[in-house]
Amino acid sequence: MADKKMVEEITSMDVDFAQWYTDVVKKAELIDYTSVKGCMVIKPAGYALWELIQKHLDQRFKEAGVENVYLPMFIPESLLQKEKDHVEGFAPEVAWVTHGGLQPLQERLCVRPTSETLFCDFYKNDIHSYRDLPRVYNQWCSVVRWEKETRPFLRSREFLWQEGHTAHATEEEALERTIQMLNVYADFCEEVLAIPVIKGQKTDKEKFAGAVATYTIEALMHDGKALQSGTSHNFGDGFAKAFGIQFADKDNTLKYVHQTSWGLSTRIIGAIIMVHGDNEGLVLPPKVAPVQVCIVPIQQKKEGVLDKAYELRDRLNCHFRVKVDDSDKSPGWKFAEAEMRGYPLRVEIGPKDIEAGKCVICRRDTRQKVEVALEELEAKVEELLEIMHHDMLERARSHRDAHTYTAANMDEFVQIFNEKGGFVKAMWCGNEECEVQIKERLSVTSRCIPFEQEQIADTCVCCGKPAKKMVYWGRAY
RNA sequence: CGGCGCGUGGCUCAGCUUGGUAGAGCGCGGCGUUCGGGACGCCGAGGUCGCAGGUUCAAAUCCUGUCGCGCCGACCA
Repeated sequence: MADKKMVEEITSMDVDFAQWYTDVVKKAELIDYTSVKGCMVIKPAGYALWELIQKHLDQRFKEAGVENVYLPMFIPESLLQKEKDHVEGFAPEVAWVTHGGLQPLQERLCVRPTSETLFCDFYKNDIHSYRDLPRVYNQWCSVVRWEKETRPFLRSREFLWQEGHTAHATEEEALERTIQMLNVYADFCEEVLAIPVIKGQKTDKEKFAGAVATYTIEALMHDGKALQSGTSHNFGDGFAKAFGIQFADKDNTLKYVHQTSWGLSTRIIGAIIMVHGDNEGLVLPPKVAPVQVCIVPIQQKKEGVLDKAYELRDRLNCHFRVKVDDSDKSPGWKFAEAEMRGYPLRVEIGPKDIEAGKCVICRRDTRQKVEVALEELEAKVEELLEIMHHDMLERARSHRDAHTYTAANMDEFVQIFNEKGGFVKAMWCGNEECEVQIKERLSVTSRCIPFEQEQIADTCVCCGKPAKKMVYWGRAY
C-alpha cells in the first residue's frame, strides 16, 4: 500500500520524463501555476532556492568587481529599434504596454525582454571619459518574453535572472570580461550546484541577437537533452555605434566603448532538478538547499524526544540550515516528504537513539543510513554534506561522459540520435547550411564550439567538406 | 501559430453517451489510538459544475460562442 501510493505520487523518469519533471516541481512545492499562462508562483521552497543561488552568485560577482544597479522594466519602442539585429531577434516575443490608465500612450512601451538597450541609453550619458571606464554593472530582475510554449523554470513568460552589462575602453578588455564571467558561471555550476558544464562558443546561427560572439555553458540533463545554462556575450562596439556611446580616450580622441552582457536565470533551477533528481523527487545540491538537514523525531510524543530534536537543531543551526519536522504525520510520511523536497540529510532521532546516545543520518542522494554518536553530529553532518556535493558532481559528470559520443560521419550521427540522445561531438565545416539541415532532419542543434577542441575527423559530419571546428551537438530544452 | 487533451469542493477525478435531489478518494478542522519507510477510527466543514448565450417544464449533461490551462511541434534563457 505504501509503495503503491508513492508510485502514484511521482511518475517514474523512465516512463515519462516530462511528466516526472512536472510532478517533481509540483510535489516539491517549488511553484504553482497561475491564471496567466507561462507565469508561475514561485513558492517558498522554490524562492529560497533562488535566494541561495543569488547569494552565491552575487558574492562571486562582487569578487569580480561587479556593482549592482536597477533599471526600469519599460523600454520605449524607439529605443528598442536602435540596433537592427537585436530588435529582429526579440520583436516576436515582446509584450507591449499600449495604455496608461485609459489613455493610449503616445509611444508604446515594451516590457523588457532583456536590457541591452536601456543600459546603452544610460551609458550614452553616463560615460564621457576613459576615467569612467570600465563600467561593470549587473541587475537582478525579471524579464518578459511572450513564449508560445511554456514550462516551469525552463521556459516561462516572465522569469527571474541577473543580467550583467559592461562597457570597456578596449576590445581586448571586453573579450577578457566576457570569458571571465563565463568562467564565473562554470565554476559556480560545478562548485555550488554540482553541475558539470561544457564551456564554448555559440555558432553564428545560435548567437545572441546583436552580439559579435556568444559564449555558453551547456549542461546535460538526465534524459540526454542539453540545457543552455548561462551565456556571456561580447558585443564589440556594435551597440556603442548604434547608440552613440563614446568616450574621450587618453590621447584625446573620441572612441566607441566595447561592451559585454551575461545572464543566468531561474532556468538553472530546472537544471538542478533534471541533473540531480530521481524517482523519489528532488535532490538538492547541499550548498543551495534551503533545508540542509531535516530532523525527524520518532515517537515524538514520548517524553524527551521532541526536546532532543530541538536541542540537535539548535546545535546544528549555527552552521547549517536545519528544520525539525514536528508535524503530526507518521515518520514514514515525513521520510517520503523530505525526499520529495530534496533535503540533503535527514536525521532520525527516537527513544532508542536517545538512550544509546546516537542518531541515524540518511543521505538523500544514495538513501544510505549511518548511525552517528550525538557528540559527533556536527562533524558528521559537515563531512556528509561535503561528500554529497562531491559525489553528486561526479555522478553527474559520469552520466554526462557516458552520454557523450563522437560521430565521424552522418550515419553514425543519425544512429546515435535515433537510439541514444546525449551530446555528440562531431566536426563542422562552419557553414550554417549544415546546421539547418541537421536541425530539420533530427531537431538537433549545435550546442557550442567547445574551448577544448578535439580532432574527430577531417571532414564536416554533414556535408563532407573540410572541417573547421569540433562542435557539441544535442537536442536542447 | 498548428496538433492533442482538459476546465465539476483545496487536489485528483467520476457523473455527460441516454437532461430529472451534485458524488468519490485524497486533503482540511475536531477528538482519540498510533509512530524506526507515506498509520487508523469516529465526527464535521466545504461546490453559482470556467464564462456567456441558446434549446427545454427542467441543463454539470444537448447546441453555439468565448476564455483559460496543460502537453507535443515551429521560435527562444
